[in-house]
Amino acid sequence: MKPDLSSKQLQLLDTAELLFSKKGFDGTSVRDIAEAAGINTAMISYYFGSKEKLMEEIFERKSMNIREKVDNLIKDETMDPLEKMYSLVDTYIEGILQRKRFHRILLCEQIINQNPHIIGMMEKMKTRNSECMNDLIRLGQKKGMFRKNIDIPMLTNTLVGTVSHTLLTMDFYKNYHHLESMKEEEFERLLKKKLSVHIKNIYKAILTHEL
Amino acid sequence: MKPDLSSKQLQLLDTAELLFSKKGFDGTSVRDIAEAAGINTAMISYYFGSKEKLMEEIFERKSMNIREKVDNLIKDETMDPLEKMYSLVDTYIEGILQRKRFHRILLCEQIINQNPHIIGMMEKMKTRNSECMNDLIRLGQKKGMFRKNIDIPMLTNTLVGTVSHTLLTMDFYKNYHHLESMKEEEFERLLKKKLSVHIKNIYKAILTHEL
Amino acid sequence: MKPDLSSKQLQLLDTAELLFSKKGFDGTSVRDIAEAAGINTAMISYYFGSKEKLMEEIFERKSMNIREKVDNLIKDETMDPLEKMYSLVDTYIEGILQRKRFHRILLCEQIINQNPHIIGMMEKMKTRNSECMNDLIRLGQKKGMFRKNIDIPMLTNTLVGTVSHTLLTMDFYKNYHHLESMKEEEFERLLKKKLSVHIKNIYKAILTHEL
Amino acid sequence: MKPDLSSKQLQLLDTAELLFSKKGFDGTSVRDIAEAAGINTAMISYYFGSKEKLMEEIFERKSMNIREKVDNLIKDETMDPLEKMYSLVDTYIEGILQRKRFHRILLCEQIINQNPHIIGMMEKMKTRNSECMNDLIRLGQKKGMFRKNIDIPMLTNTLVGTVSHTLLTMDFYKNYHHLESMKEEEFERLLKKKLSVHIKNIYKAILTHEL
DNA sequence: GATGAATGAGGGTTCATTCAT
DNA sequence: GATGAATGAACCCTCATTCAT
Repeated sequence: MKPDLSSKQLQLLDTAELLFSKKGFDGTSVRDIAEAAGINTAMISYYFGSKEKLMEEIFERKSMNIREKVDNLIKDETMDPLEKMYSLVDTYIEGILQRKRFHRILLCEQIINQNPHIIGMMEKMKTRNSECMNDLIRLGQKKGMFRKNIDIPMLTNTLVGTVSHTLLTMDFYKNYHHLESMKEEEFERLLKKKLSVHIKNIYKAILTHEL
Repeated sequence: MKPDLSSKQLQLLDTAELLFSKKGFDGTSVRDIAEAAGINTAMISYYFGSKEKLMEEIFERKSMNIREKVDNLIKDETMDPLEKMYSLVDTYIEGILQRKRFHRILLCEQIINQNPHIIGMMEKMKTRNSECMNDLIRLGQKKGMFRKNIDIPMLTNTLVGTVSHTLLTMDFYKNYHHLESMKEEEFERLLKKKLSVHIKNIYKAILTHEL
Repeated sequence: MKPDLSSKQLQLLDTAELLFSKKGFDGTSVRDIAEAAGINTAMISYYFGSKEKLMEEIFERKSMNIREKVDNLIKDETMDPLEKMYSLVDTYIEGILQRKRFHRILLCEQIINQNPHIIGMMEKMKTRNSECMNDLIRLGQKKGMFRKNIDIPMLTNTLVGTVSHTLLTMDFYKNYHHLESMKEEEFERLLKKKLSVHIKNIYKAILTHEL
Repeated sequence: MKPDLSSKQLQLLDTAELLFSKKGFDGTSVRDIAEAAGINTAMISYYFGSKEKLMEEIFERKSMNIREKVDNLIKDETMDPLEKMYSLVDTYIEGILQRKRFHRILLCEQIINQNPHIIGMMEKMKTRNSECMNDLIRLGQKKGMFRKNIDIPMLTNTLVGTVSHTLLTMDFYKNYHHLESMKEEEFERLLKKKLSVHIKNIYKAILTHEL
């Protein structure tokens, strides 16, 4: 494991994540980051080696891993497969909305992918998450509760895509429902709830025989 | 209307769109664009005024407008509301996949939005598309075919989000289904078909009373 | 003699003179001039050969030549030497204030002199004017009206320097005497009168034995 | 007060002042300055922020302030008003000739004034110097030694204008008096003496009742 | 370990001029 | 004769990084 980072380094990571999420990697200069963090510009190269490695460190620390969660779900004998899938859906929604800034960066980097190390991490993440989804759906199919012939990646795309696009259009959504005065926190809870119900409805419809 | 652009200008726009979609706006230098297009660096400022205005011109020309399409759908008396919605879904899928490069740029710019002119265009587009979706769903509700209490923006998020995320993970999808040898064109047709069926299923489930 | 210039060329010269006098030669681009004159940018090179030659043409046309005036003064038998000198002083004041824009350019170019052709013209002008001044003063000395041992260049410096510096600080002078409401034309007449009296007083004091 | 500048920064300022005085602000590129100073081009922005701010720094450091000098003159009880004025004249001559390069820049910038900060500094300087001149002349008038009805700005114009124009035509003056072989230093001493006598004569004539 | 100074490369843009028509 | 298109050079400035301390 990596050595623990100092508080200064952590603050630097946080500041960088914020700026990258607002202005993109190329649109953010190390000067911007250093100034916003109140430290010397040279520290970024000094602490992380380079601007690129700083980004990698952010990915290293913020990438979501659902493997353990899914393993526990599979072992769990108190929930039926649909309930397990619902739980995974909530985990995704929760995970993305809690890492809003990082997820915005991730969205950009999936397009502007130049750094091989980061490409690798994203590839690995996709594969891992895909396997998890597979495992959970195969389980439901084995138990006869889920339909056969499910296009699993497409189903994942709807989950991640809906949450991502909601993340991109949050402000619009807020205005649409005239919730401008609602507090940020409360709005986010509302959003989670709405997303949760919405996507679970979709999953139930697609996965079970009731379609 | 704007004066028509020369073929050189059009080629420049195309080259820029390609590079922006691969490396992002900030990651692409005017020298990159000029070299790739085989023209003089100064031509970009000469033709478009600035790198930013070049980007704006791309937005101006590639932004999708579904208003007319939706108006025609509403007037059409041969289709029922669900069929009309299906048609709109296909229009979206078609529209996004036909403008893959622009849509990737759009995704990034929704996050890294610094240019007020482009922010404005995106805002207007969201509003317009939202209105279109509204009109079509209200119609179905009036005819008693669609449920009340539909969170329309959320439904749009699923449509656009699913297509967008499919666009971002196309290669992964190809590998997952072992379609590496399939020709690009054919694969894209397949993707469109899959997306179409998948999203229509979702829309049917969410919109109609059969849920 | 040079061939006469077309009205377009003359307008171009005038526009250029105005801009050069406000922003300097290097601070004025051919685009600036062409736009201000409402003609095509390429015309400047086309008409004059280059931006430098355009400047030379301005010098060619606006440089003040007092030779003829002085010759007539010398021949004149109705004025005494001091009156003649007074007349020359007025000619200078008149000449500079009537060519305000050109004289401002001239002041700059005496410092930032890179163009050999223009340096040559300025040198010739200084020599010629100096000879004129000499001729007139020698005349007064011969007639016993002017003192010997007059530092003629220094006297010229006071004449030209005072008028030039007044030109540079016109606005300040206007404010100082609270003449902000005075019309431009009237103010200029006032300025000429003040300068005339002031410098004639100085010349009388320096030239004649009354000191 | 500003933090003291390093010797490199001072050398840069000096080099810049030299080049600006020979080729003007717009005619001098930051590359020119950096090369002449033997430093990296980026250092100019690094040290001063921009080429414009470098110019402002030169103005900040070289602008002449005669306030203190004049205050001391006013308090002095050993000199009569004319002697005080003579002293001020010498201070001006000395100040300008010692800052030959800066004064040439100043002359240009009074015409080509685009930078608001520098315009402000020049305006302030004019006002301050005008007040000083006022104070000293009022004193002489109060003591009955100077005439009433003196156009003070015009008198200042003669002082500054004569010195400035002498500065612009130094070389011509040298040739006129056949002093080509004279050493630079000695010539300058001569010039100062000539200017001093010349302008004092003028001031005496204009200020006192002997006219 | 930490930092201000300094760097070479490259950023977008504007320049005066020339070319093809 | 006159012009819009096009050019290569140069503009000032910012970049991420390294160096000396």
